[in-house]
Parts: sequence; structure tokens; C-alpha cells
Amino acid sequence: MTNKIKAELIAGKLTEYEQLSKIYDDVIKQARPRLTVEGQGKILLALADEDHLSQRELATRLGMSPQSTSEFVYKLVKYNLVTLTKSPNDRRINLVNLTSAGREEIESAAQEVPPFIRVLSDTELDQLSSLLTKITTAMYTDIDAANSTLGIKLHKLFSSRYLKQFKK
Amino acid sequence: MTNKIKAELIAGKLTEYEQLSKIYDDVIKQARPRLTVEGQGKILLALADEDHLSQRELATRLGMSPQSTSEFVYKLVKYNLVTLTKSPNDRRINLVNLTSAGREEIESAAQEVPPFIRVLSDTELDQLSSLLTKITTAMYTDIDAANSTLGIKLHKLFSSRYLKQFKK
DNA sequence: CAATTTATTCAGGTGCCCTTACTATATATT
DNA sequence: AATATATAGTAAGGGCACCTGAATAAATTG
Repeated sequence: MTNKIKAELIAGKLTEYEQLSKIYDDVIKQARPRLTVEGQGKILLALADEDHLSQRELATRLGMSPQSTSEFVYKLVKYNLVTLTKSPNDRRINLVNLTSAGREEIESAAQEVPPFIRVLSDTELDQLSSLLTKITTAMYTDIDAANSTLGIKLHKLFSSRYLKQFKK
Repeated sequence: MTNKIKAELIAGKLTEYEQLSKIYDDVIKQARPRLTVEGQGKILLALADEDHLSQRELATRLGMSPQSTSEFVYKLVKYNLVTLTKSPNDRRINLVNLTSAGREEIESAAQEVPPFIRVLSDTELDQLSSLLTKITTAMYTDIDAANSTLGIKLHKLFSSRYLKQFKK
């Protein structure tokens, strides 16, 4: 098998994994909607990293339009997961603040280990970890090359989220 | 590091990969919308596996509602990627058929290897391949346990798609 | 043949995201 | 100070992927 074919195979398998993962979440886990890393979940994620950000700043960090940010923030306000306060320095600015319920929502979303991971041995877990790290590092590099600010922000976001356990 | 922590770490990394992957597609590849494995793309995928299916059958294989299926099929008709023909045996049935343009769309979507894969050595590709296979196999098992028909259909779909290169 | 099942469509809704205005508020320029 | 311009956010409307509930039309079945 040539390397090119092999790479294509992996690309396919990665895609398969991603697609399956969505279905898996639907079928197996009863994933709570606000805890995905989209829309409202994205906002919570960014606030978990740093609270009291302006909507503008959230939009920038998350790489989405301020209008969408506004929409999701508004929804989170409705669910009492965040509050809005006007910045005292600049009254144009709406600071977005996590409520205790919001903080709880994030906490409870802490790493749930999907059942399928059980099939990997300790050694395999190590291998996978190192491979994933290589891949994501390369992805960050590419994203960074295309849009340096976004790349950095995302990296920060994800590491604060997914490496949390080491900080404890 | 205990095995539990390790598993959590991997779970996090997998999530990170999935999230990054979305962003990566947006930022790096200028992914053609109809070729994703959602909505219209899902329909094309199923038709690539087997042409001339009824909408009902498509809905079942893809695990989505017949109404959604109808919507996406209709869109594909608008784009001239599929046509509809009434079944001669049962005039309630609309058979969905790929047009040559539709077939072309699928062909051209053939495995594009994302640039980040370049960072893996040959050995690492092999490792990753075997790990992913273990994971997806476990996922199929779990999905199957929850909903056996869906699991089987999906497996068929994905293998015909991603293992295509071996058949050639 | 009437009753029921089946395949599809219609209507309407949710969530995520975008673009194009438009409104405050701040800051810079004259 | 007065005006111009930049900035934070809102409003309105649209697209895409789904979903549910209710209609319709064509089987199938008793």
C-alpha cells in the first residue's frame, strides 16, 4: 500500500469517526444541547476560560459574527446561564457574565468519557494521545497560517478546556 | 497518571479534534456544501452506495425523518443532481435517481487528504488506522445495541464510501 | 368495498450562522 | 464645542439541517 493510499484511508476513517461521533451522541449519550461546542455552548466555553467578556471580544475569540454572538448570548440570558452588565467605562459595551447556574452547566459538562474508549488498552491510549496531539498541533499551525489571531484564540480556548484536569 | 484520567484526556482530545476539524474545513478547505455528510450530502452518499432508492428507504438508511429526506431530495432535484421517477409497481413511491452530474459530484468529492495528515509518518499512519478502526468498531457495536437497524445501515454506508479505494 | 397502512408532501418550528442595515456611544479632528 | 468617524450592539431577514403534526394519495387487507 503506497503512502498516498494510506493517507486517503486515514482521511476516510477520520471522517467516518466524525460522522459516527455525531450519531453516537444522538443515539447513545443524551447530549444536552447547550453543552456542545457550537452556538450557545461556544459562548459558555469562552466564558469558562475568561468571564466578563464583551460580546465583541467573544465574537472575536470564537470566530463568529457579533450578530450571532448577540443571538446566542440572548438565549443564554433567557436560560439564566449568563447575565449582561453595561461596562462602567464604556457604556456601549455589554459585559457577559456567567451565573452560578451557567458555571454549573459547564462543570457538569466535564469530560464524560464516551463508552467506546473502553476498548483501548493503556498503551493504545498513549499512542492515540500522541497521534491526536500531532494532528491537532498541525491543524493549529494551518489555521494559524490562514488566520493567526483565530488560531491562537482557539488554542487557548481548547487547552484551558480540555487540559483542565492537569491544573487541579 | 491513572487510566481514568488518561481516558478523560483522550476524550477531551477527540472532542478537540472534532471541533477543530469543523473550523479547519471552514478556514482551510473551502468545502463544497453539498459534499458534506449532512443533509443533501447524506442523500448523495446513500445513492452512491445504491441508486434508485425510494425516499422512504433513504430516510430509513440515513436515520432521518422522511420529511427531511423529502426536503433534501427536492433541493438536489433543483440542482439537477438527482431526478425523481414514480415506481411502476407502486405509484406512491418516488424513486430517487442520480443524474450524471450527481454522480460526478460524488466522484469529485473523493477522498481529499487534509493537509494536516502530512505530519504523520508511515508507522504513525498505521497506528492511527488501527486505533480508529477499534474505536469505530466499538461505536458501531454501541449504536447497534441501541438501534440495530440503524447501525447496520450506517456501517454499510460508510464502508462502501471510505473503503472504496480498495475495490478499484 | 370500507378500513387501514404506507409513501410523500405541506406547514410550521428550532438551532446555528451569516449579511445588511441601523442605533448608541466614544473618540478624533477641526 | 461641533462635526466626523469608528466601535459595540441590535434588528431583520435568509440559508441550511433537522423535527413534529397533519394532509393526501395510492396501496393492501379483511
